[in-house]
Amino acid sequence: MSESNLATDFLVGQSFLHSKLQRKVDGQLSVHGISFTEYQIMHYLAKAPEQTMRRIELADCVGISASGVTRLLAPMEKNHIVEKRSNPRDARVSLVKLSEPGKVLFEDASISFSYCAQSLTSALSTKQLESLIDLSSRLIS
Amino acid sequence: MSESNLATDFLVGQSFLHSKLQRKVDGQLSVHGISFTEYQIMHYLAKAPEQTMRRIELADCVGISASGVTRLLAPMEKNHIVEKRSNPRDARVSLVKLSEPGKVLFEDASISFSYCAQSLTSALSTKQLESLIDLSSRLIS
DNA sequence: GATATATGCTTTATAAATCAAGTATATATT
DNA sequence: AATATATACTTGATTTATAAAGCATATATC
Repeated sequence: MSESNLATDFLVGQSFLHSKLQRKVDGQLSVHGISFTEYQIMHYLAKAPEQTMRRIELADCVGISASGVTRLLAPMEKNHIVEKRSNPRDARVSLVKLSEPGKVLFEDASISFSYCAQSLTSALSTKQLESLIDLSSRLIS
Repeated sequence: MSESNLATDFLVGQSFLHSKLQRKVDGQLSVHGISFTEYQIMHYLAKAPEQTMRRIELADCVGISASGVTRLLAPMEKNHIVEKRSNPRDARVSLVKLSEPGKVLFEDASISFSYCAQSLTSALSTKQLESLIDLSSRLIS
């Protein structure tokens, strides 16, 4: 018989929680015509200097592969949400910049996202939420 | 300019954490020829009475759709890891049971999984991990 | 300076999950 | 009892991500 195990239960529970959160967030963002993944792209770009990042950096932040970024950004470029820029110092890299219409879309979607996030975390006090964020962040090696 | 927001940061961070954990776990389980999703299926079945559950129940636990369960279980049935059982009281439902070879595979994989889980959570004390689990569990509505 | 290796990105082929529609059975309503 | 609605699952078409291979460019080593 397999004995109970705290770390195992955490991992399984974490995955369960993620799927629930993912579904709710995707549902809320669908009114803006974007997925959670696309929102995250814009989130990281918006915070970056010049609203510009390298594609591989973006892949790492969002947790998708390099080819995933290519696939995901293609329609976003077509819709002028992001722009492709080249790096004069290194011809291999292509930079991604959040465009002006991209910023507008992001600000709009952020209202829905923030509302959704607050509703999902409403069971916790500010202190508890801070504690949860702190504990979670220590798991990233 | 968009202002900082605790709940938003939590959701984005949660997604980042999940992708990191998912990758590490999948890597560890690949030596057993199974994915994290398949491990979760076995995990819930192993805990269930008679090691048997309804497919829709399984879908909800693992966080995939009903059709996802059908697709995922097909090869597992073929490999005799799970068995299909009918419910005499309701001909609509088909029950899934973890087979004897399935249990063996699960016990084997659990060693890797548990090791992986402990390594991923090693930055936290038992108390901190318990606190993290407790806080996370309150987010499930 | 030539060669080997590493990095950044894209493309092809494939896997994994979804949605929408369909089938079968059960339950509620009249 | 007949009809409508709900539930449990499966199947076909599509989406979304990946891994592996390829191409271009950069960096290190001899």
